Amino acid sequence: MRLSRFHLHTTKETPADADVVSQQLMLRAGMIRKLAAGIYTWTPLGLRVLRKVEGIVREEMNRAGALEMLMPSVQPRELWEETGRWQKFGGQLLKIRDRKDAEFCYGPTHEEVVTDWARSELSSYKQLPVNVYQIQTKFRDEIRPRFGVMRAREFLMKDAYSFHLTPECLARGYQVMFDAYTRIFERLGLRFRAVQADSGAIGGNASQEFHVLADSGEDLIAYSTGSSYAANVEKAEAAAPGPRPVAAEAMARVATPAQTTCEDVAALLGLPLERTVKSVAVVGASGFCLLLVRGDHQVNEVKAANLPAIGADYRPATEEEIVAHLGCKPGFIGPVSPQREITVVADRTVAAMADFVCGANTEGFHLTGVNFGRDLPEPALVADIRSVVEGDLSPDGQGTLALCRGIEVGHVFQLGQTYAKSLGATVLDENGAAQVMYMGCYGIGVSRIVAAAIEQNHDAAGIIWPEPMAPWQVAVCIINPKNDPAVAEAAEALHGELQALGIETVLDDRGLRPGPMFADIELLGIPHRVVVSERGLAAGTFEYRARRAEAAEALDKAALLERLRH
RNA sequence: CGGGGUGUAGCUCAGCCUGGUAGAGCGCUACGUUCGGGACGUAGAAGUCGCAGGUUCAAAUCCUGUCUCCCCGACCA
Repeated sequence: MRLSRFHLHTTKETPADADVVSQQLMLRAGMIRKLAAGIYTWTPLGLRVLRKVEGIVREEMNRAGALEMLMPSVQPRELWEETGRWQKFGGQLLKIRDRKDAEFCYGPTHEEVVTDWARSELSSYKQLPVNVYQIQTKFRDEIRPRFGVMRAREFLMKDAYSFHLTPECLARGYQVMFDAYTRIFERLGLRFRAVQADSGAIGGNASQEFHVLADSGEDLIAYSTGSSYAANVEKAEAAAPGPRPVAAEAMARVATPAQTTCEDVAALLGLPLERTVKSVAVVGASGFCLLLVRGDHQVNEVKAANLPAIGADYRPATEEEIVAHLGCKPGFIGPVSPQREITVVADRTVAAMADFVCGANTEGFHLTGVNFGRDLPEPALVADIRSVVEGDLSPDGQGTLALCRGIEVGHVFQLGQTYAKSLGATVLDENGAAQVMYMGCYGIGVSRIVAAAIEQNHDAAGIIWPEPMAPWQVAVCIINPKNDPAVAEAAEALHGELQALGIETVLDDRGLRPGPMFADIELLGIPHRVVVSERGLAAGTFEYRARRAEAAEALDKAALLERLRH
C-alpha cells in the first residue's frame, strides 16, 4: 500500500472532547470519526484494525466448531414480548416504527432471534449440540455514551449461542468457548485475564468475563497472588473469617459529638478501623434492613442485590425512614436497640467480630464493646455482602487478593433454559419426548477490543499496536527522494519485496519532511519502521527501528529481512 | 433522568460581560526557498456565529424557546 494513495488524516491537536487515551489517539490517527453521541464512522485506517480483530475472532470461532451466520439487526416487537424483554430491557432498547406503524427494535443482543431460529430449525437431539455466531453491529441506547468506541451506543460485537440437550453438554460447550476465547486474546497479543463474573440480569449459572488489563479500565478485578483465582470485584469473595472470639469487654456508651464516620470514631477512640462496624440502611424485599460491614469495608451492591431478603430493586433508606426505624439520624445509627423491628444482615466478617464499635442510635454517641448474642440478637442473616479489599485471603486459601483494573472485552455465560423455555425451543430426545434446550451465550466486544488494546499499549508518541492488530506490520519511509532518484527506487523495491514475502507493508511516499512523517508513523503505531535514505544507500544499509525500541539500527538487507520475518 | 457546561472557518479556540464592517493558530490551495524529528516567505480559498422567535436604528453579543454535543452520578460487550 502506498500512503500517498491511502486516505490518512492525522492531527497534532488532541480533540477537545476526548477524555480517554484510546479515543484521543484513535481520533488523532484518524481511525474513527464521530457522527453523533456514541456513534462513529470507521475510516479506512480504523477498519483495517477492526478487521484484524474480527479475523482472529472468526478464525478461532470456526476452529472451535462454531458456525457463522448473520441475523437481522432490526427485530420485531412481538418476539421481544415473548421473553418479556420489550419492557424489561428498559431504555437501552432502541425502539423504532416502520411505515405501517409496526414496532421494532434495533438489536442490542440476539437471544430472541437466535432462539426463534432454533425453535423452528432444530427438532432432534441429533442436531445438537450446535453453536452459531455472528459478527454484527449492535445498538444499545446507553444513558451516557462515553470513552469513544469503548462505550459507544453502536458497536461491533461477536455473539455466539450454543444449544444443548443436557446441562452436561452445555458445560462442555461452555468450556470449548472459554478455551477459544483464551486463544483469541492470546493471539491478539493482549495482556488479559479471565475472571469469574456475576451473571447479572441475563440470568444463568456459570459466567466468566475476559478483561484486558489496563489502568484506565472501568472494572475492578481481584486476583490471587498465589493461585489462579480471579473474579470481578462485583463477585470476588475472600476466604471466610475464623470463629468469633469470646467477648471480653462490657458494652459502653461513648460521646462522639461530631464523629459520623467509622474513620473519625476510630481515630477519636484510638482504635483500629477494623474494630468498628458500619451500618448501611436500605429498603429492600423484606423492608427496612440494616447492612453491617466492618468499618474498613464497603457494601457490595451486587452481592446485596443477590440476597433474596434484599432483592435487585433495593435502594438506600431515606433519612425519614432511618429516623422512624432507628430513632436517630444517619451518622450514629447501629443495630443495637432499634425503635422498630428491622432486619439485620451482617457480613461474615462482622458476624465473626467481638467487642466492636457501632452507632448508638442516639445522636452524638457510639457504643463500644458490643457483642452479638449479648447486647443484641444474632443477626437475622449472615452473608458475604462486602467487596474484597487488597490483602484479603484468597477463597481457595492460596495467596492473598490483589486488585487491578480491566476492560471487559468478552463474556461467556451458561444461560440454561431461560430463553428456550419462554420461546418454547424444544427438541425430541431419543425417547421421542420434547425437551427444552439448554443454551449458552458468548460475546466479544470487537470494536471495544481496538480501544482496549490502545489503552493497554501506547506512549507519548501514539499507539503501539500488538502486531496481530496493526494496520500494517512495516512502514517503509522515503527520505529526500528528490536528491537522488535511487532512494525512491530502493524503497519501492523493498516495499515490493516485503509484500511478496507476505509482510503487510505500507510505503510512505507522501514526500513529507522526516519530522512529520516519523510522527505520523509513530502515532499510527506501526510495529516496524524502515527508513530508506541517500545516506543508507551509500552505506548499503537500511535504518530499522521497532516501535518500542529506544533507537534505530543500521542493517543490511539480509539482516533486515531476517528481522522482519522473525 | 438529575446536576454543570458547550455550540463562531475542516480542527483547536478568542470575540459575548460593556450591541456598531467576524478574528487567530493549525490545516487546505498556488508559487518559491527549504529537506534526517511536526521549516519559511508571498499570495489565496474558506464561517447565513446550532436553530427559531423576540428586543433594538443595529444582535455572534441582550431576552425567550428549542436542539446538539460534552462533563459528574445509577445500566453494560
